[in-house]
Amino acid sequence: MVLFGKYNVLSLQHMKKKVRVRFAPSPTGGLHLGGVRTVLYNYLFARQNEGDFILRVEDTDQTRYVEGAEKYIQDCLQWCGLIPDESPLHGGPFAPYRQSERKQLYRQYAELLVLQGQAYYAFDTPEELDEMRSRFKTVENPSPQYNQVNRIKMRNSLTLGTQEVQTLITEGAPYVIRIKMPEDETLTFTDMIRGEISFETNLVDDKVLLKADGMPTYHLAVVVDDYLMKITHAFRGEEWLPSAPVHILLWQYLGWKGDMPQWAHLPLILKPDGHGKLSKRDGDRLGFPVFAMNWTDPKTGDLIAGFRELGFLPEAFLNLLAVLGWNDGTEQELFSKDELIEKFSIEKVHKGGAKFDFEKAKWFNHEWIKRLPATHFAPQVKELFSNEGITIADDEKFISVLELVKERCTLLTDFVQQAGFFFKAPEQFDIASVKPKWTEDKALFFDIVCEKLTLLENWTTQAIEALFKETAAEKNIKPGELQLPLRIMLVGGKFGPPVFDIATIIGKHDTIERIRKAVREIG
RNA sequence: GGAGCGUUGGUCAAGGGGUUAAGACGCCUCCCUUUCACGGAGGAAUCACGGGUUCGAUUCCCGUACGCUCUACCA
Repeated sequence: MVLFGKYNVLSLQHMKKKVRVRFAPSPTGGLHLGGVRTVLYNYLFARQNEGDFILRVEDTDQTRYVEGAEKYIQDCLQWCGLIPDESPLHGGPFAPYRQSERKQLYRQYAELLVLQGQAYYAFDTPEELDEMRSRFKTVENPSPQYNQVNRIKMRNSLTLGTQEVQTLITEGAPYVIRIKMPEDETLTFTDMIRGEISFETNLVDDKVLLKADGMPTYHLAVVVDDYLMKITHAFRGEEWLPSAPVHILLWQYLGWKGDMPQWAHLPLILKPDGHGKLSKRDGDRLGFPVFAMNWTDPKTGDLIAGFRELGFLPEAFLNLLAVLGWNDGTEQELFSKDELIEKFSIEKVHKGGAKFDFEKAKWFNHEWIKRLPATHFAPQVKELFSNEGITIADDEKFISVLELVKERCTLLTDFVQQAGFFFKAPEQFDIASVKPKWTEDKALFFDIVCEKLTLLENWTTQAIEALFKETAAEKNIKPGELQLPLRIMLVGGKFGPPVFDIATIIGKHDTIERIRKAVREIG
């Protein structure tokens, strides 16, 4: 099995390395909204401070390693524009980044802590731990911890004789190294968002630092790596707050207190219905994506939808994420990446979690489609078109059509319906909307219109409209009753820009052909 | 159960001892438009509860309730 390592993904050229932040997405597959937002806030902070930005993908749990997750995360962040395309994946000043290659490093520090009496060996098997938990379990205390009270009842280097410990180790008995939480101390630290936070050490348990397989837990790895990689700021999700005292203590024990990064614990993104952290399952259940890009779980084959494939613009995606839990104090809601770099401040990030609202997310996308020039997203729309079997021969026409219809498109995928008929005649007509009011007179009207159009030399919106209305007057039919049928003949349904504009763009030949075909079908 | 963190309309939120408590999404009505949108005008809807401090509390303090996270040899 390949170990999923840590990577120094980017070093921006302009950076002066005053500040170094790091982000560690979970490698268990996918990259959810909260993850991207954490990277975004890290990124903005780093850019503001001309700092370095280390992206580390961690996995200390080999059983959860997912093939392809590394590449996927890189792709997502590239799509979002948070890492440059040419960013090096390996190398950098803090190599090695692969966890397996750093294995001895972590052990060395764990052993040091044991030597200093701040950690200890524990030989308890998983079964013994289970047994302890069920033995001490009461109604008041449903989850007994391996802590100051219970550790004296367990098999560890605190309760066993030195000789016995030595024997067990030389015999190869599996063991872990646990931190020894001190008694009656108050651990305090300052969070950039929440201010001062404190914990009583008596209430924190003796977390495992080094696992029986020799790999570190997150607690050890994050402290050792942040120190060695000279991280100055660490932003992570609020779910890490309860384990912060362990990390603070480790920084102290290892003698690195002065180099400890500044912390910011970000609020969680919550489910729109009910409560709780937004999870990947919620996407399916509620009908919206929770990942940046499509993710196929290689183990189960399940596809989890992404914002990109659904038709979101990276600009909109970043924007909506940025303001979900942050606001600059003004009424502004639309921010470009550059504006965010200018205006973002970690202190103004909210303390409380925010429920995700997909309707608002779509609104952001709509706004970005409207404000960006069509050239910006034309390539992706073109791809969408070719998937639908529509090929674009004339790029200039394509761009102007996209420009014409973009205000009607909330998602990039909407362009297929809103603009497809400019390039390909509709295969089906919404006949039901025409038929009830269809008459012989109307059929005749369209025949005459076609004949007149054939002779029309000046193919402009005004000329077509004038011809259409004159003919209607001659036949004594209200133009209003004819416009909807004409629209349906040309586009297939009740949508699209003004109908005479459409006729102008699709041209004389196609206009006449579509009308004739539709008249035949209706009649 | 314990610990930590949180709580302004349905949602995102501004504000912060005296305000008609911004704005946005969504919803509703109207205008524009003989399609759908865009745009414009308007509407309904909010400071979790109880105490204190204060002339005055949505704002400060304390409780309570509720919610969330953690409580793994996962991160």
